[in-house]
Parts: sequence; C-alpha cells; structure tokens
Amino acid sequence: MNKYRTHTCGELSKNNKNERVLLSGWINKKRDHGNLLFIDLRDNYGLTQCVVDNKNKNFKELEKLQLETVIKIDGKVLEREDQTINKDLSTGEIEVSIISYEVLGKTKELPLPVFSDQEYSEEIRLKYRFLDLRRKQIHNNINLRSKVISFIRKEMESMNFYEFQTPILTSSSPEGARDFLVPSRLNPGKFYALPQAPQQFKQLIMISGFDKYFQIAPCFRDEDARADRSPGEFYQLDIEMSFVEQEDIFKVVEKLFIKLFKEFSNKKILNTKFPKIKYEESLLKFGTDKPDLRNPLIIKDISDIFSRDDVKFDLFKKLTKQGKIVRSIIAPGTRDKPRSFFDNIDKWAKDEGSNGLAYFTFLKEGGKISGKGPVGKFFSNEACEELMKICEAKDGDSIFMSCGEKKDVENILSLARKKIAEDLNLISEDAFAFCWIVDYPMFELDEKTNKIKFSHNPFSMPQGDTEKLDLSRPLNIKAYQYDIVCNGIELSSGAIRNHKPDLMYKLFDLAGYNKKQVDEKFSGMINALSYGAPPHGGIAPGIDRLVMLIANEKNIREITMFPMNQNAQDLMMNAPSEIDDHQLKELKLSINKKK
RNA sequence: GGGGGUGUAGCUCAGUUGGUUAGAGCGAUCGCCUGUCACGCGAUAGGUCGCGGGUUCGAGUCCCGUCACUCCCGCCA
Repeated sequence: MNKYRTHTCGELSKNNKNERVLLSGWINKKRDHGNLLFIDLRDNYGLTQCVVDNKNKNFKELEKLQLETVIKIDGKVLEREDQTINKDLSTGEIEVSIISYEVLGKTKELPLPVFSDQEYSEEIRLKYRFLDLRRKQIHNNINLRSKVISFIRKEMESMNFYEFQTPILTSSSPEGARDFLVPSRLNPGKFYALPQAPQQFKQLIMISGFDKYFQIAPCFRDEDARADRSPGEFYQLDIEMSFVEQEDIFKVVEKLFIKLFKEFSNKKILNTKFPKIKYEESLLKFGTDKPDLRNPLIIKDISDIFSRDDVKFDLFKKLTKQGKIVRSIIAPGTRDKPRSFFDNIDKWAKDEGSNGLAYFTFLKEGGKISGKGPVGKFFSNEACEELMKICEAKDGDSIFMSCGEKKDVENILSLARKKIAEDLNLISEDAFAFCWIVDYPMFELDEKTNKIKFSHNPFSMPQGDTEKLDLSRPLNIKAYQYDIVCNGIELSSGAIRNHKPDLMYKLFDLAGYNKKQVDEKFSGMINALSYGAPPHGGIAPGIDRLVMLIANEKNIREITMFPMNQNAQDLMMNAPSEIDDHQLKELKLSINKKK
C-alpha cells in the first residue's frame, strides 16, 4: 500500500462507508467551530471534507494549520446525515473523520489566495504560477488542454497519420516573422533559428515518402503579444499529406474539428459542412478574411448610389468621383434607439482612427420612405428605396456608411460590424461558426515599397494550368491557399504546395528573389523538390486557439501552463536573463549594451 | 515604436470640491464557538498610497516625468 493515500480526494462515496482511508492533499479551506473543525482537503481530483473534534489529541494542532499546507489524513469514512449532505461536491455524501495526521509540506504566508474566485494581477499570478495553477478554473483548463491534445492524437492516428518530430534548432528563413536566434558554439559567428513552423520539414517528410504526417509542433516567432497570442512560442497541429487536393485536406480537418468540439463543448456547431467563402467575397461582405459568421450583419457596396442626381450628399459624391468607395452596414430595428446610440458608434469609429460613420434611419411615413438622421435629408425617397433594396433593409432599420480607400473602409466596417452586432446583442454566444476562406491571391503589393510580395506562403501552388500561367499579371494569380476561421478567430492557414521547382523559381522571381537567392535561402527544399516530389498539401491549426475556443477563454494565458508576460519575460523563472562572461566567450559573442 | 486602462495593507478593492490619525472584505496572529461547507463573533498586527519632481499653508487626490502590469495599433509568410 502506498504510504500517502489509499484514495484521491475526489473518489470516496457512500460505498466506502466505515472504511479506514489515507488521503493526502492541500488544505483548501478550514471551518473552525472551536470544538469542531472541518478541513476541506483538495487534490487534482476533487475535494473531501474531513472532520475532527476536541476529543482528538491533535485537535489544537490541526486548528493552527495554514491553508495550502500539504497534509496526510488517516481517518474513517462516515456517511453524512441527510441535512449535512453537500450536493455541489462529488464526495458530498461522506466525510472523513480524522484519526491522525501528518504535515507533508508547510507553507509560508500566501502571496495570493488559492481558494477564491477573485481576479489577481497578472504580475502576481505569473510570478507565483504554481499557486495560481492550483485554482479551480485554470487547473481545469490545463487538464482540458491535455485531454484535447490527447484526443487529437488519437483521432489523427485513427486516420492513419504518423507523428514525427522535426528539429528545434534549424536555419533562419527570409520570409515571415522575426526569428529567435541561437548562437552556434562550434560555428562561431553563425546562428541557428528556432522554427517559426516546421514548414519545410513537413514538405521534406512528404518528399521522403511518408504520405500522412502530423505533429503537435512548437513554433517560435519573435513578435509582440496579443490577448490571443503568446509572445515567443505557441503550438500547432501541423498536418501534411501527399497526393491530395484541397478538398482532401478540408475533409480531414472538418471531421476532426466536429468530433473534437462535440466531445469537449456543449455549444452547437452552426454548419457541420463548413461554408467556403472566397477571399474577395469575404472582404466585401465582412471587411475581413476572418469573419464571425455568428454575426448576421452583411456589408454592402453602395458607391453607385452617389452618382444619382437625387442624392445630394456632396462630401461622398465628391469622394466617389475621385475613385473612393462607399460601403454600408444595416443596424436592424433601431428606429427607437436614442441619438446617443448612433453618436456613440460614430465617436467609437473616430476613436478607431477612421473618419467616422455617416448614418440615418429609414422611416416609412405616408407610404413613402425617407431618411431620418444627420445625413438622411440628402437622400430622396427613391434613393432611400434603392438603398434599402441593395442593403436588404426594412422600415425602421438604420444605415451606417463609410467612404474612403477600399482597405480603410473594409477595416472600419469590419470593426463596426462587430461593434453594432454586440451593441444590439445579435451574436449568439452558444455556437461555433466555422468557415473556410479560399482562393487567396498568390501575391500582393507591398504598400511601403510598391513591390510585389508573397501574400501568404511562398510555397503555395498557384491555381489554374501551371504551364500557361500569366506571369505578367501576378496580382491576378490565385493560390490553393486557405484559412479556417471560427467565430472570427483565425485558427489556421494551409495550402496545396508547389512541388514543381521550375515554377517555384518563376514565382520567387516575381517576388524579387533570383535563382541564386532561392537556392541559398531554401536549399533544403528546392533541392529536394528536384528529385521526384509528390503533389502534397497541408494545414496547421493553432492548438492554443482551439483550446481557447473550447474552454471559452479570451486570454491565451488562461490555457497556458507557464506563459510569459507581454514583454516576453518569465517572471517565475526570470527568463530572459543575463549570462556569464565565460558563456559569451565560448560563443565568441560580445554584448553591445545601449546607453 | 505609437495609443488607451490600471497601480492604495500579503490579496481584492473603497477613498467626496485637495484638509485632522488613509478605510473595508479576505488572509495572518490571538481569544470565543460541536454540523459547517464563502461557518459565525470579538480583538491585534499589517501602509514609502508604484517611483521621482512640481504646485500648495496642506497632495492618495492637481500638474510633469518615469517604471511596472495589461488591452489595442504596427508586427505576426
């Protein structure tokens, strides 16, 4: 028999009545009645109420024990009387009468209480993460994360995927995010880079003939944090398959996600066949390539209405004549909203850095539609009716309009779409809405340099007949490149890869890399593609974001065991830290401290 | 790099138009209490009001600077 416990703290029930048991755990809470003391003992599995009275010779000592002390209880299981049963506790029908005890681990005064639903500063939580992780919700989240990853592994294996590890110390690549660099001792002056993703390796695995690969892969990118983005490191479910088309990848992911979300969440999945939305269409209808499809509002282009003579809105007329565009969102059923509702949204839009939103309400009076509100008077009855037709608006709905460059209009209306829907409570919180965004452009124009660059993954396969590709118009080339989005959160990008080296040289040439540069920067890949590469493709959903969605958490730290803070510091382990001179010497490095 | 929010006891927070000795709950320490499960009651200790400077007879409160944490923009093929 184990000397610490015969049972866990979540295990005992009426069936164990009158048994002599050993329990070990933390003192979660004490309730001291002077001559009668209750101790809630907690471990990973649950909570058991232990009880002792003043007839026990250890009573005075037990009364003095601090919360979070680790103790072992030797006691007897008693059935509770009906009035004292705790229905909120799995072990609530019993309690353990303490016969003797032993302190296994003492505690200093706690910097943060474990038994509490209060929120604490991130600084204290991260510094004392081992205490924070004892708290119920985050403890459950971390366990959930483990179960999710385990479930994914089993599902992937059942679909005949093999899990392979890829190197952590690899080479820096020119495209993409900032690399984390590791100096090489044996090769002074040279550096490894931590992988931003195992992109090239997984393609090499396919070229090596391994057909179906997956990995719960750590990825490292030296970019600034966000609430849903840890600084430095995160995990991807990295997937790659040979002899597949886009649709084959979709099938695998849809099957996995539907099973996964059904297993771990009670929320409903709005479309079990995930809708496919073209990139261009998504930008028009939602203003973004990561639309939240729980949100029913749709953006419409209404630029043409401003060329009508019965529309007198001079500012927008002037701007549209100069080539600017106007798009709009309908806020349904807002006839009775106070002026402050509209002004708040306009003010909010200005705070977001836009020129604000023009708005008015469609009102039917005496059989005619007119516009009520600041700019309503500029639109004739007929123009209003035409607008309502375009926007599918009804009497009593309001229209918000943004005018400007396409990119700016998309940006602010995408935010406004979310803001208005939230203000009007139109988003159902108890649902998951997945969709695929497809047909991404291969290239885009770099706004700063005005040069052609890869818009996503440079290894993607262009669509159409690759022998007859019109390379003179690179911005028109679409790629077999796709994203999967859930509730407005981008979970993953993927692509069918370009496995033809000749074509790859041509595409890289358009993005400003000559053959020599490609050979240098992507030597592993480009060389391998020349020795019989299978058509292949894949995807890499972010594990952290999947768990966030399932756990219904807004911040990635709530589902990460030991996260860093916003400045990429580990406050518990004191990373990053300075290093000894002899370490620097060995690496032939010197530090150039800025003054 | 830029913008917003926060910073008062070990923890979570309150603190009025600037005004005597800066408060509460939890936790800690001590005492009372035999059926609680956020047990109850009483007492005690615990503060460089993030830090520095300024205005003022007087600053937790107003002003300037700075630091920390956080959210957002940039960035994230």
